[in-house]
Amino acid sequence: MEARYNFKEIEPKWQRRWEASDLYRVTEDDTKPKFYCLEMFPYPSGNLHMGHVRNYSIGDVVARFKRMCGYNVLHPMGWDAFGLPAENAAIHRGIPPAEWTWSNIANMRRQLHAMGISYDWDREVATCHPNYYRWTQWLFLQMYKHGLAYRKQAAVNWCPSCATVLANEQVVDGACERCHTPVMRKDLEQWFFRITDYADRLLADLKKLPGWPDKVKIMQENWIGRSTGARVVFRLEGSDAEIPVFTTRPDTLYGVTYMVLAPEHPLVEKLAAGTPHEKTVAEFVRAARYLSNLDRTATEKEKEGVFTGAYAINPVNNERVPIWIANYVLMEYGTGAVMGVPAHDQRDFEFARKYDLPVKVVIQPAGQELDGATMPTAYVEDGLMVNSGPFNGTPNREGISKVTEYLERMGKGKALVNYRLRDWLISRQRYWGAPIPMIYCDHCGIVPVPEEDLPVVLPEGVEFRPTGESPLTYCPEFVHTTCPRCGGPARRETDTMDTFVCSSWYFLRYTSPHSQEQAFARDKVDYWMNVDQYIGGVEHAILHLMYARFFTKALHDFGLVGVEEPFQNLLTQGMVLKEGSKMSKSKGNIVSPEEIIDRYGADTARLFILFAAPPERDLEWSDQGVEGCYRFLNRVWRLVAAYADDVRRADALPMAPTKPADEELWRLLHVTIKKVTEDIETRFNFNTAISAIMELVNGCYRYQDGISANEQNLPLMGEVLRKLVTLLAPFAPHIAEELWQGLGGRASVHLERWPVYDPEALVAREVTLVVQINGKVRDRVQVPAGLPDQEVESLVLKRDKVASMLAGQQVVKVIVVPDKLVNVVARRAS
RNA sequence: GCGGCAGUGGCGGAAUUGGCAGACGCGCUAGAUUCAGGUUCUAGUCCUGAUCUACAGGGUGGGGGUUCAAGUCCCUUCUGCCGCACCA
Repeated sequence: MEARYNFKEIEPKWQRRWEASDLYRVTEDDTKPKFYCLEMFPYPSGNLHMGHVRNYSIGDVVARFKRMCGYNVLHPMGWDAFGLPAENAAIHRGIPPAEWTWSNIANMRRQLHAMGISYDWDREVATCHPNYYRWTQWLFLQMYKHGLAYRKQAAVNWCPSCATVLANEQVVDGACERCHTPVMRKDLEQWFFRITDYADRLLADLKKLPGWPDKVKIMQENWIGRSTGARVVFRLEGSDAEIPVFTTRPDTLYGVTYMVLAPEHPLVEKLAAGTPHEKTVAEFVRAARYLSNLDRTATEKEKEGVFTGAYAINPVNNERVPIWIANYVLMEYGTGAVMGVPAHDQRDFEFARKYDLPVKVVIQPAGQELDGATMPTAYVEDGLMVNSGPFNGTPNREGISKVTEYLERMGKGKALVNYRLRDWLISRQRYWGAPIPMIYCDHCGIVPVPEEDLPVVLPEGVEFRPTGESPLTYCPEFVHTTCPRCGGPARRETDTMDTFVCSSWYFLRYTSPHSQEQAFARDKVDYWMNVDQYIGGVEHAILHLMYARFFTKALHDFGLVGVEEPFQNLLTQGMVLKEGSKMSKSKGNIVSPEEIIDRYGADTARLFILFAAPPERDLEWSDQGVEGCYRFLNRVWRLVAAYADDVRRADALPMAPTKPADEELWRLLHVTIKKVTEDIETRFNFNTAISAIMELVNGCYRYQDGISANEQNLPLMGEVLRKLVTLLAPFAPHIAEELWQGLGGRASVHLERWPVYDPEALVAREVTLVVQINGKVRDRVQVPAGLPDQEVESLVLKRDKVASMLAGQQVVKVIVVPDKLVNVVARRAS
């Protein structure tokens, strides 16, 4: 073996050999349990960043570990390759999006190779390849066929800066998530996926995911936002028009003293028409329309409203209630109309006090008399119903269902579950995405592209203009087509799909990536799904993970897949920080993975990023920490190099530990195997697994220093070093492979079985007991392991030191924690 | 405001089931090797005090409690980060 650790030579060498021998290629194999290990595929921005390095290093440890444990491991990689940056490159630098994307992919693929990640590259997919997006389009058609894709005109979020429509989910604090420009509203015909049909199942099935972090499940739960209540139909006074409202508190229906509509509510215009209020109402509506959601919904914003002059009739008591419009009511949620119960809702209360609307108490707490005129806040707790006609005296909790039933009998309402979740808007006025496979014919209307005509290929050489419309609009050879139904002239849909559509099914494509006949082969999906371990950033906790779950459920219902959830276990990794904040160009605190690999090697980079923090936590980048890991690998190298020749020759000799030092080393090895195995398998605590390996290395050096060379047990050392290298293999695969060969290994270390610890070897012959007196450590004593409590007690009490400290005191009791600790509880003798 | 997570040496972090707080690594100090530096090796490194070899006291954001024993459990409070936010 070389005396020096030369990563520059060994890393590329082993990458080439692994590749040449198809070491990581997999096929279905019923003789082994399968394991699908998946990391979120990257957007090909051009270069790997440290977040990628972290994500893929974690995934690679899991994949390699499971492989060594005897699993048939699917570990694929691909590219989430559609998206806006490619178009920006085209606009700003004149590079066609496809060319820009493919060259980025080539570079990042090279970087991933240089990291030595154990992917089955044969299964690589790119969402921008026609062989892939053809099936994205096909899946869109399945959605359409099953009524889950539909088109509607709607007020959509419009980012004036990006000149595009955004999904509700992509609006952050009322601003574009990408450029932070306040979002405006604009009406367009758009395609939607009916994800709301799955709201209840997406919510309920979170319970079937014990392997997901609670944090993510709670975020999804809040996002779906289920609330139960009732739809109550008010009538517009002097008209047949009905105004339905949604309420979670039908028990307070008798306490309604006003009603509020959203400014966009379709009735608003009619209500005030021809009344003295017309002008103020129109002005209020216009102001609200110009305000973005950010301003509309800011908490500090005062609730503001105007009276329309119209009245509604309360269905249960026929009371006239004034109809207002106000900025705090949202058209998108519920029915866009709210009943105002100021006595029992704090927000309504504030609004009523501001505009001098009556406050009518209908829930009375026990032993307390509320007065609507003087109460300082709304009463939102439970109580008995009062002023509520036939329901007087009913506990309000019961009242909820009783009032609802009453409304149902009268035909004036019904029980209803409402969700915050909205349908998924997938249309994008963009070029670089999967074209929506639809055709518009003047005779036949909306006609889906026949499946056999897929893919609808993105034309090349299009023009990019800074308008809100898709560049495809200016591409006549794309737009003009014939109607598949009547053969007449027709136009293609020029919008493309949200890239989240492409990434909602890629994990299925990996199971049969080359299929020309289908999106994925059912038998392969049945073999590989679910993903056993999914790993990625927590920033995808809501959107991507929700959409992928929705797709899986929909495809299940179409009979295309057997599973209802895609990801069995989820690990959300923390961010990589430098100087306490996220690495970014603007802060100038970026550390380039490629430079680190060039300087220290991939093994060092991987080891550091796994060692510096547990995966779920944020990780502070430290150049000195990297040095430390590099030093450690050098230390391992020197250790193995020192013994490699002797160990190879000593192979045949017996290795029974004889001397105490032998036993100690043997025991340390098995303690380490246990620790590393459990840390990887049950906790993903790679940092402590690595520190355990470091301790084993320290132990080997102790052994080497402690015993003269001719007394050292070389067969034992050989066994320890082989196991050490095997334990290191998932973390630092190149150096482990090289050292393995140095120790005489013939096949790849990555084909080795994961070491198993011997429980016998863990048992120490002697243990050090900590002796406490009244909870304070006072002494230590060496005793044989497994000594009975009684003997421990008498032995400890006889110790000089203990006896002297107990002088003049009375022993109250002695607590013995076997092989660990003794606590003598003593009191001053009375 | 609601929900979640976290707070431990100079730093990253460890302590998995209530049982020696600070593993492992970084940094720092001293010494050896080399001797130009670096590398490598050895010893030390939570704080305070001392008769500075294993002696005492204190210590996990603050306060209180349970327990023989608390970083860990309970109550309370402060700070930071993340998510959601007028949801009827």
